[in-house]
Amino acid sequence: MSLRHAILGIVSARPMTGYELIRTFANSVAYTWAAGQAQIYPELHKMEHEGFLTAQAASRGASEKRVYSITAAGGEELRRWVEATTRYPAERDVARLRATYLELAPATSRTFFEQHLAHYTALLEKLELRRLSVEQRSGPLLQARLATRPAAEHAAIIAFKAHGVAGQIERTKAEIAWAQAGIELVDRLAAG
Amino acid sequence: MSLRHAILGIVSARPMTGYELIRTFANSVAYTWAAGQAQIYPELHKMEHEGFLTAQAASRGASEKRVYSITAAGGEELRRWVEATTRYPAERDVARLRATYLELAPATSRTFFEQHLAHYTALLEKLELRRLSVEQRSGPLLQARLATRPAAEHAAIIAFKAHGVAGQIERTKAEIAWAQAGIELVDRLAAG
DNA sequence: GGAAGCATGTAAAAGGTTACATGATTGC
DNA sequence: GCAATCATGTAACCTTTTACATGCTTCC
Repeated sequence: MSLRHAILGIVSARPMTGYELIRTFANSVAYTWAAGQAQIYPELHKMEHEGFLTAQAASRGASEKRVYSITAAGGEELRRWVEATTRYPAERDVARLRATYLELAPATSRTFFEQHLAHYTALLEKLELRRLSVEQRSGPLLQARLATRPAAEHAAIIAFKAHGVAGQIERTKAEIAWAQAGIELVDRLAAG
Repeated sequence: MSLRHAILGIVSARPMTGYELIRTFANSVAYTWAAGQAQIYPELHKMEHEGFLTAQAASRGASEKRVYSITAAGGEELRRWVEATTRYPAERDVARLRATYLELAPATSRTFFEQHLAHYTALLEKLELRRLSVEQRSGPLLQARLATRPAAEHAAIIAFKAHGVAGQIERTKAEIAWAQAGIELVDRLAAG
């Protein structure tokens, strides 16, 4: 149940609407914890109901929008969750499972690794940009977060976020290397 | 929906009972596609109903057990799935999400990385054993699989399975390196 | 006037986890 | 006789995905 903690983490930087939150999930957070709008709106309601968020109605022409802020209880819950022990989820890796049975598909085995390579190459590019934006402290959400915290904490905030992205980058590079080695393997097997 | 393909992959090596399948999921397959018994038994019934598996009742003293075999349609479905394009699932990484907010938990941030290290070190050990067992073609299930396929295919079967495990090992090593760098980071921040 | 983006939701289905529940067999 | 292992299942719940649904606002 980390969706709510991902939400708390974002809203702890600054108050925002559900829509803004959804866009944030589609961008920066997407590489760590993906969530779609069908999950986010109901969760916001639940979290408001449980006292982790408060919503203020803001006018938007004729209609209204709801701006969510984190409450003291919400901040407490986020901290409690960060301090708790990680429960590592069971491994579930479709690509690797398919790769295990690639002898059944000699015609498409090379394509499999080419697509794996393409997928993670594209991801790597986005992650490198993200790393830059964290290290340079550009990115409006990070700036908003820093503005709420004392300057003495800034180094740690940046360091942990950059370290997180760095970990994703290394994992992604491992996938790229695996795909490249896979292509070589397929060619070697084809050569006989 | 890869559970059924994981099942088809295992049963394609040799017929077995649900219980044996569950044990296989708890061991070798666990690192690629985890599944518990509450998922497996109902899925077996569904797959039998849909014609991907057939069950023969075998006696077991007073009671009976059901031995599942893969059908032609099941083999075809497995091949079709291996040939199909991978749909990469959305990223969802609890540990990395927590790491992002570690500035909120200065007291436990070192422990977080220590546990990450311990978790992946233990996993690495199991994966290294698994790699050995694949490369040496020990492991009764792999031997059963090889026995069903012509000798000319054996090299490819072993190569793809070993390559899969090698990929998991590299990913795991990346996590270990990340945890070690995290510990150093925490110590550096604490030293000021 | 129309397109892009802002904004908020729901319903149904699929997939996965946790806990409960039962009984036979094998080996000590 | 008892413990471990073999063997099979169900129920409730939680999480996630896919698809549907609606309407306002801003900019061109």
